[in-house]
Amino acid sequence: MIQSLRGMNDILSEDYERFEYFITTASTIAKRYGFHYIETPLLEETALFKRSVGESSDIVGKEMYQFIDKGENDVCLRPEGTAGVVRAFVQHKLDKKGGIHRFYYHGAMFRYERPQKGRLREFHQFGVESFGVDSVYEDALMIMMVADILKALGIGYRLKLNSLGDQNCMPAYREKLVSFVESCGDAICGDCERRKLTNPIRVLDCKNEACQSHYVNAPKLINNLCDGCQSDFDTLKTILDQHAIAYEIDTNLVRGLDYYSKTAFEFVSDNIGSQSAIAGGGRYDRLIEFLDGKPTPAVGFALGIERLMELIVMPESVREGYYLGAMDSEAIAPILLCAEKIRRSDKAVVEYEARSLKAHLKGADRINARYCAVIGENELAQNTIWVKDLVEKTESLIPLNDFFV
RNA sequence: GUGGGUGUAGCUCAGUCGGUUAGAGCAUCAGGUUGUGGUUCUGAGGGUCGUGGGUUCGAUCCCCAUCACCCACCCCA
Repeated sequence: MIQSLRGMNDILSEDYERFEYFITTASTIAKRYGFHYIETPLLEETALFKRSVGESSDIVGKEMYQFIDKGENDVCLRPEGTAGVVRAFVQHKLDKKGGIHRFYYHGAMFRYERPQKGRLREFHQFGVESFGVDSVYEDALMIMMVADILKALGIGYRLKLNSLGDQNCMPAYREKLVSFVESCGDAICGDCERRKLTNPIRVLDCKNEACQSHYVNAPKLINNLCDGCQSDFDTLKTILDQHAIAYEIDTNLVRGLDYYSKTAFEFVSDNIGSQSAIAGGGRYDRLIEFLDGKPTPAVGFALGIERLMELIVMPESVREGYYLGAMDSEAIAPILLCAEKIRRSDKAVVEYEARSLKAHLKGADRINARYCAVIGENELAQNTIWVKDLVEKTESLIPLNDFFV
């Protein structure tokens, strides 16, 4: 038997209902906030992700589905959505056009990781990117949108908030932190040694208790923000307060992708295991110029659909459409004609085997149909169809000529 | 990539200290006298016991490998 690749799942009917419900709900909300759909390719030039996500990150360093295609191009399956959208933004010269551009997208992302609950090799994200808005109100808008989507889906969460600073304060802080870590000497673990070089802020949330004991007095980024970043961060907190969105400041929150600056946020759930981040995002004002565009402020977020799936509270399913069956093999032909008429305006599912009425009622039940319509000997003789409303429990005999005219 | 666990019917799981026809519940299908479901009773079908090797007279059970899933690390959505 040929199986799907490791960490790559099929999404079958029941799950797909949730999936589709999520997409519809999230898309509706994104549109209400003034965002437009954008579709970008699943395959992109590898250089795009190396430049945007950053070579030091794990996702570029070891998790990309990268290969040389038949035209000798170094390509890879997208590991995240932002880079492609920014590439499209620059390629279509929207940076030069100026103004505000707001996009949302959803689709598959690929990361060659060891699969685990809430972590797949092919997974789906819903994301949003906003270009051209410098104001921290747009950062707040992002958070409010995620909160709206999660609320609509009945999902509880905790919101973690941090500011990563900008090019004025971040490099200085980074240096300060690195020298602090170096002052700890050999007392820190191997992971921290590595992080010190790749992503120093990560050392702060090292799980190693010995490391943690050394870090209690480490400098915190939140205390080293420049005036601009500090005032934006304060404004953001005020806006969230005004909109009654609860948050906790997490000074160790670091987005894993290199392009983030200033606002960083993460929505986490305590009900889905260790892969608890259900949405993450932040500001990335430098990314457009990294990708050869005209400097343009930008913010965005992405939601992990699979991680959300089991948390979604679905609306109660309602019976809909028709189930049609024959109790006599001669009745199958008229049943099919009826189905054709119904399908012009409603859903119709036909059973092709002649069966007992009881069997048909069960069949109608199983597919959650509103009506069970049956033709048997009696109906054949009278040229009628017997229809039972499975909700109201009423039944009627309808002349075939009057049925769905 | 590291460490640990699991893999028996469509689903959830028993079981065999290695021995002949591998079980249950749910689901499916069929019946319970003439055509009424989601809530009854009876019966039936359905498994090369993840896959490939090895040990053995004999393996679903023991050993090795492999694949997949689960949990944690790591990373992140």
